[in-house]
Amino acid sequence: MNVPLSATPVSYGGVEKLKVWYNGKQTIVDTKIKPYFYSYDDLHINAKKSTVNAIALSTYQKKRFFKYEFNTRRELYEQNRSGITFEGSISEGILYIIRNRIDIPDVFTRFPHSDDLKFLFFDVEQFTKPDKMFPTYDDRLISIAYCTNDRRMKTICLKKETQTDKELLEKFIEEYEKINPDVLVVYNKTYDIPTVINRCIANGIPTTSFSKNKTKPFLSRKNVAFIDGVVTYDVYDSARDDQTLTGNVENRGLKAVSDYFEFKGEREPLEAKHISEYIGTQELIDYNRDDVRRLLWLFDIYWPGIEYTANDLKVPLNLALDMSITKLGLIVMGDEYRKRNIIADGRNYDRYPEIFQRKKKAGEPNYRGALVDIARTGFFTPMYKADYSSMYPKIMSEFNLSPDTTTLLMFEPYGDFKIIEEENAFIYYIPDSVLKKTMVIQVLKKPGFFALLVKKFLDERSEEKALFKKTGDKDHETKSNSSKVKANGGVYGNQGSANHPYGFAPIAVATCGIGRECAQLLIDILNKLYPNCVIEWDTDGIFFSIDATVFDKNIIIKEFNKQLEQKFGKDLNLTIDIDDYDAGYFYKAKNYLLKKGDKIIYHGVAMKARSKDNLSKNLIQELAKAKLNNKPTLTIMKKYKKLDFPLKDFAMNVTMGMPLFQYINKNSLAPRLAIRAEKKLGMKMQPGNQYYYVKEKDDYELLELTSLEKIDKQYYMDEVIRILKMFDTTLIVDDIDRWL
DNA sequence: GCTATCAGGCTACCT
DNA sequence: ACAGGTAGCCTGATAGCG
Repeated sequence: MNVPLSATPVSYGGVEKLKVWYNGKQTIVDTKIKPYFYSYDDLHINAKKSTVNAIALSTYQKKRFFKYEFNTRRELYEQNRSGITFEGSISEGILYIIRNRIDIPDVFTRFPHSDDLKFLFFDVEQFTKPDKMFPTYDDRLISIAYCTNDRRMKTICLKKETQTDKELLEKFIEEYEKINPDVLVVYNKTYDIPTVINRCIANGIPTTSFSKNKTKPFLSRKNVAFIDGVVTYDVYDSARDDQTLTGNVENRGLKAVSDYFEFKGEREPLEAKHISEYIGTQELIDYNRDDVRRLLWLFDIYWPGIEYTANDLKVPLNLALDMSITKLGLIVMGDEYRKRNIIADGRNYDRYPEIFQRKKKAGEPNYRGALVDIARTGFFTPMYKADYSSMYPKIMSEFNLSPDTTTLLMFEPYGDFKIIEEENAFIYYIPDSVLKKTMVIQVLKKPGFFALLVKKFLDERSEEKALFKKTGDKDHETKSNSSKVKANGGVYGNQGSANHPYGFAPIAVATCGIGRECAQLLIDILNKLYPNCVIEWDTDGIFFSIDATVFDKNIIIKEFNKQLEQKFGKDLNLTIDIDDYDAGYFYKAKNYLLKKGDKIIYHGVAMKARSKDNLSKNLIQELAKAKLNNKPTLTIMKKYKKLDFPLKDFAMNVTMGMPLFQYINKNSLAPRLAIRAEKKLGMKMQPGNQYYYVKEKDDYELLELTSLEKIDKQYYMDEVIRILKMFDTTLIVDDIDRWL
């Protein structure tokens, strides 16, 4: 790599420095970048003060700023509460790393981890008490499968009768020290690593061996381990963020995702409930090893992207592993602002109070987004989907939207979309149904730097994509994905963010507004070519159904290109793709089924029903299959008449989304179940916890605390009826009384 | 005291 | 801590009824 393994800010001798790990060594670096913020005002605070002349992002005019520098992040933090300072947040916490990276672009390439990275891939199995759903840190480990770069699989496991995992852990640490890994690779870092550490602590085994400098690993409140000199790659993070899996996998678990990528295992994974029965057997070892093979399989798919990002963005690996849209935006846009001597004088929230500080109800949006609706419901065959490729970033680049070209001139009464061309600018009138006003946005004709940047990323994307198609070389695929993310998330994605210092709201408003016009244009073209053909649309994609014999892709694209130029008064590089499906079943906006070959793709919360009980999910899937294959549904209905299913089929689940204190409504299901699980089952309460529960006659109850007799059958029967109605609105409903 | 309706909170989805 | 948009479930408040 051209970058270090990790870098973290440390206060060292009263000065903020960076602790940098590369090639197995630690070094403390003083980059001379002090934590700082800017202000318009001459503040009388304890800091090094200087004046800076720069372009203010809010007006794009030259302005004099005061710059205040502090010895430590803490000192800055204590002074940075006033709301009249700028860019201070980039010096706080871990973002100080990014402050360094923006101000000194090659700060990290001076410390390249040039040695080969040493990986430790592992997966642990743990005993679960017979009456419990999940193990706790009191339960012994029964098997650890692992390997390093040579991929020779090893396993350490307990004999059935052995009640202590002390020896197992000591052996694992011995192996760990031999490997001396740089990167721990796991699937779900909040389980395996904290479990190993906590089991060591429970056994009185020192945990200092895990780090490269004999310091103890630190477990964060979110149960993530920080180990000096070592970074963690949680492959689950990559799978969770992978858009291409949406609609194609049942869940983001190791098995579902590796199956999707055609992993050929030696065996079907063992079900969790059987793990404890197999202690000390070859079955358990094989199962444990197979999971590590699945882990390696997915690692090979996702790792190149991580390492590429680190090198490409010139950031340490630990930052590439923890990249978010916000941070990506800071880096990608920060580079542009630095080159142009621009200071972000406030967040979007501060610079555009008319958009972000309006009186509105909780949860209401700040401005109007995409066009989403459904025109017709039911079964259609065949099915087509026309969609814009990279619609939002392309609008940004094609319409030249950028902080140096785009100005929110004024608001007018809510009216119609229109464009007025002047000598040096286009004026866009964008009606916004959320703001209930028309926003008048001026865009200069001189090239804007963000528009050029997005164009550069999009061009790279299509070049690399074409090269990948031609050569099959995965490096091109990696680069193509990276460019797409930089255009989509890095630049466009942050423009509408209230809290991002570099976001520029008029770009987001204009992009969405023009996007709505583009979607409507395509809807109108399709409905005009094939009357009443459009079924459902969401943002940039439009489903329509017509007879295959009249479908003509070329006619659609020709008409689209013609009308696009007419509407916007210039030649635009906006393109559409058209996909086809055998059939579709459309229920509500964003909720539908698609059939392609023998595969059914489920879309939307009503169809996926992930949080619902198994009997509902099974019923949905059976009806979906029948509907899309034009098969009768009566026999399916009969199966659900008596609700004669085992207890676990009645269990629903909900995830605790935030810490307890943040719940305004403490009576909502998640906090209620969390409180109960802590009280009755001793489960540690934390966000991300999933609770399985059923409906009893009077209330909801945790699965562990109920029995089949207590189930509220009427509740589940109502659910069955709701699903039956979802799939048919006439026949079944008329029949229901007789059927019941 | 019962039922219907509505708003708000929350989670799970989609682009 | 990228954004907005839709759907569905739940609770508690309120209105209408008798």
